Amino acid sequence: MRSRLTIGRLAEAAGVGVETIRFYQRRGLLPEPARPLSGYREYTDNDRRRLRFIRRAQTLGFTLEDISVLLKLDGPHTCSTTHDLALEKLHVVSEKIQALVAIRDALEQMVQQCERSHPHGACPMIHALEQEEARGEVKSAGGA
Amino acid sequence: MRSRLTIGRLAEAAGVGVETIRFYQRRGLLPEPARPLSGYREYTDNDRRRLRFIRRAQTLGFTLEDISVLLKLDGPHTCSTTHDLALEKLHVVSEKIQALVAIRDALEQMVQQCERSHPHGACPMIHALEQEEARGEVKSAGGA
DNA sequence: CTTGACTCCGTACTTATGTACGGAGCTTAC
DNA sequence: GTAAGCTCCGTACATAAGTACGGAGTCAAG
Repeated sequence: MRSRLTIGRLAEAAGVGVETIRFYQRRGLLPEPARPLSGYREYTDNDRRRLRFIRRAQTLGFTLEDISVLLKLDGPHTCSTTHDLALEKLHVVSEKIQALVAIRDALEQMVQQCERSHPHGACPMIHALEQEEARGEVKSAGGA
Repeated sequence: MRSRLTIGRLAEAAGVGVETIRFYQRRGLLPEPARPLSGYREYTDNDRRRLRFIRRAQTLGFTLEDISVLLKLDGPHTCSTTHDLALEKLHVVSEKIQALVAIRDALEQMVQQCERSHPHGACPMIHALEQEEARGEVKSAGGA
């Protein structure tokens, strides 16, 4: 059988370093794979999918610890536990979305401010960020 | 003169630790303040504004290094670089939002599925993230 | 079978962002 | 004026997430 899925190939496929995979293994994010012949790790498609999941979740702002929890949600477990964990994550994710939307809006405003010409002095973006609060904390006064 | 703006008061006002301010100083994010009487740092309103800027920029996803750059850009010149940086961050944040919304929806579905009877299978969220790419990378094929 | 590439392992180092420590010297409220 | 509480400093530690090292064993192509 040619081209077993060695650690190097898996790393290559996922765009990470070999050491990273060993690191994830130590952290329990990837299972200890089979080591049939000589002690060389031999991975499966399942490992490949799992690694892809890890990387994608990371780009979404999940920590490795988070991801560890998420991975435990997978599979035919007792659904009540799964349900509770999922619900908890749902809250976390929703909050993250809210925070990011606020950030996005602030950034949009800043970009626009920079795009209108500014009379003379300093960059408006910096000075917008120096203001007391406002901007996203709609606090009753001030329309639209 | 009562109540000079000492490091402790500045820290308190900004909701950070005293050590954090000293740290920012070492990093060059805050200027070395005057030390008139006894070597105690004495801050100004300007420092307060700058510190506020730093903290706000951090919540927008800028690193201290980014912020350092931004601060150097302040003044009557290149707003364009600042603008570009903000725009870049804007893209990153928007993508994160998209991805998180997808996850949130998946989580909601999963929770609902768990609340109805659960057939058997694995977590839909995890499997969504294991997919090759797609989901936000509208690649010509596929409607809606 | 040789040779170069790959893999093994544990440990140590890196970067980013702070926090904590500890023993001095100030300052301020009483 | 005294005691509590701030502030000084440099250094060390913390955490997350890797990255690098180095010497030895293994695999695969010619």
